[in-house]
Amino acid sequence: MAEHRDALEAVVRAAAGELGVDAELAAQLRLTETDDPEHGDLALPCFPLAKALRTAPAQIALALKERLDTADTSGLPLQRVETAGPYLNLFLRADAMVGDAIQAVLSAGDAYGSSRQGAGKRALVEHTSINPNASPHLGRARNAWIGDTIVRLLRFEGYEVDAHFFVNDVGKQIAMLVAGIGEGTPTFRELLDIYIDVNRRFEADEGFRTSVERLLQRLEQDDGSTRAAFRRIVDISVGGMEAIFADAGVRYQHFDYESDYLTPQHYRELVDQFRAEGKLFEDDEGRLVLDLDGYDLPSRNPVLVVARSDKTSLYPLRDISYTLDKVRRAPDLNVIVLGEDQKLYHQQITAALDILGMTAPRAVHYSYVLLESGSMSSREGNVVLLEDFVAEAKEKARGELEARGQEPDETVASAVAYSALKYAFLRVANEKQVTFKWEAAMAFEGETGPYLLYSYARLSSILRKHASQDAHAADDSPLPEAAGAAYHRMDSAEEVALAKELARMPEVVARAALARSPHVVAGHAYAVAKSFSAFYHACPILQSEPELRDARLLLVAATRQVLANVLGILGITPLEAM
RNA sequence: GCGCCCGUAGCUCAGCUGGAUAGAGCGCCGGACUUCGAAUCCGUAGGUCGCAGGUUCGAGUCCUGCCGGGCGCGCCA
Repeated sequence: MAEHRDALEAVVRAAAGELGVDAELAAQLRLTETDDPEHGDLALPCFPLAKALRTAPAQIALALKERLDTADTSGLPLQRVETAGPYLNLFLRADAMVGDAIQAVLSAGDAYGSSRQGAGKRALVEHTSINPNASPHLGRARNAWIGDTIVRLLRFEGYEVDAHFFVNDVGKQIAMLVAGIGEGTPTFRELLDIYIDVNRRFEADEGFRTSVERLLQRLEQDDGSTRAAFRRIVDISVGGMEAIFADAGVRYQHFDYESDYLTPQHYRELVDQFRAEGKLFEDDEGRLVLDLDGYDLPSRNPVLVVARSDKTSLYPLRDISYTLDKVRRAPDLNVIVLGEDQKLYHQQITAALDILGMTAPRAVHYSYVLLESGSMSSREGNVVLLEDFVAEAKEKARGELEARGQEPDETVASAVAYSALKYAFLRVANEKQVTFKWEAAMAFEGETGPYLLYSYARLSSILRKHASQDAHAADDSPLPEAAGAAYHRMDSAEEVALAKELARMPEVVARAALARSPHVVAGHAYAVAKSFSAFYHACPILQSEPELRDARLLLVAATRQVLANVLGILGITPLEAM
C-alpha cells in the first residue's frame, strides 16, 4: 500500500502541475487513507489548491480526474478515479492490494512490519528500576510493561537493545533493612514485612536511627564490609523481582547498582567538573547545590541539591554519575521510562548533563495507575501487588479453560492471564492515567488480550486442519504457492479490509517506535484481530472451492504472521490452541 | 501561586502530521452455533468532543482564557 501510495502521489502531483500548481505546493500534496470504502482507498482533498488556482476545490477535483483518466497509469493498481465534491477519490484494484499485502507478509515472515530504522544502531532502555524495599505493584508494573514493549519494539526495528534496571540500593530505606536484619537471610516476601517493621522502629527508636545513619556514612566511605552487607540484602530483593518479571516475560540484560556509582572517586570527579564549570556552590547551610539558572526549569529555584550539609551525596549526584555511564554505553539511542512525577527531576538531570556537555536520555513519561480507592502507595498499603494480581488472573484463566472442558494447562493459563493484564495496560496512551478495576483488567471478552490469543489460536487451527485433511500432508509447507494465487477472487469488503489492515503494519510500527508509544501497537493488534473475525464469519475458507480456498488460506497465513509479529512486540505469547 | 499532563457515549478508551456523516470495547436491547473454535459475529439505542473565544476554506486535533482532575516545585529516591 505504501509503495502504491508513493507512486500514485507522484502521478497526482504531476497532474496538479499540469493544472498550473507550482512544484513546491505540488510536493506538499498527500494522499490520505479513506475511512469509508465509498470514498475509494486513497483520497486527495483539493482545498489547499483552491487559492493558488483561483478555482473552487470541486472544480479542481474534476479537472484532476480528467487528467488522471487520460494519464498513463499502466503498472499502477489504479482501477478508477471519482470525485466527491472537493475530494478526488482513487479506487485501487482489490486483487493488487490483497495480493501485494499477502506476498509482502509471507516473504518477510517474522520480520514483516519492520522498517529497520534501527539497523546497525545500539539502544539502551532503562525501565522498571523499582526500589528494593517494595514488591512490584501494578502502578510500578506499568513502567515495566511500557519499558519492555519499547525494548521489543526497538529490537523489531533493528536496534541492538540492552534493557537496564537501576537498583537503588543506597539510601535510608535500604540502610534500615540492613540494620534491622543483621545476619539473617529472609526471603523476598519476608523482606517486605520487615520493611514495614523497621519503618516503625526508625520512628520510635533513636538508637536504631543513629545506627542507620552510621551505616550510610560507612557505605559512602566505600567500606568493603558495609557494601557487602548492603549487597547481600539487596540481592534478595533483586532476585525476587527478577523472578516476578521473568514470569511475566520481562528480562533485563543489566542490573546496575547505585552503590557502584557512589565511590569517592565518582563523587570527587563530578563535584570537580561542576566546580570547574562554575555551576556548583555551597549554600548557607552547607549543602552542595548545582546552579541550573538559564535552563528554564518550572521550579521555584532553578537549582539541584546534590549533597547534604554533611557533604554526603544525594540521589541526583549518583544518578548523574550513572546516567553519564549510560550515555557512554548507548551512542545511538538512550531511553528511560519514568513516571510523570519525575518530569521536573528529569529536566534537572538533563540540564546537569548539559553542563557536562552530554545529552541526557530521552524520557518516556507515563501517568500513574489509580485504584478506585485512590492512588497506590506502598507506605499506606493501598496497593495491588503484581504477584497477587497475576495469581488471581491465572486462577480465572484456569476456570475458563475448565468451563470449556479442557484440562487446565499451566502454560496456557499463564499466557491468557498475562495477555489480559498486559493488554489492559498497554492499550492506553502513556500520558493517560489508568484507572484500575479488577473486573475490567480481568476481562477475557471484547477488546482484550485473550481475544487476541483466541484469534491467533483460531487462525492456527484453520491451518492445522487444512494441513491434516489435505493430501499433501507429507509436504513441509502445506500452504499453497503465494505467487500465482487467485487473489482476484477475494473481492469481498471483509477480505479487502483485512488485507489492507495487514499492509498497515510497517507504518504503524514505525510511528509507534518513533513516538515510543506501545498503545499504537496494541491498537493495531486489535484492529487486525477484529478485521479477521469479520472475514472469518463472512467467508468460508476450507469449504470453498480449491482456487478460492487456496487464496483465502494464504490470507489466513498472512494474518497469523502479522498477529504473531505484533503480539511479539507487546510481549504477549501467542498460543496455537487455547 | 507557578509549571507540565489529562478532560471524547452511562463506564473504560481510540482518533496518525487539522480534512468527508467523531470510532471501539463493556453495559442495555434484539438476532446468529447439525457446517473451518460462540473467549466469536451481526444489528439497535447512546456524544453540546469540559466551557468560552480565536486562527483556518475546514478544528476532537492549533492558539488564548476559564473550569475540573492528576503530578511536580531545595539536605526523599
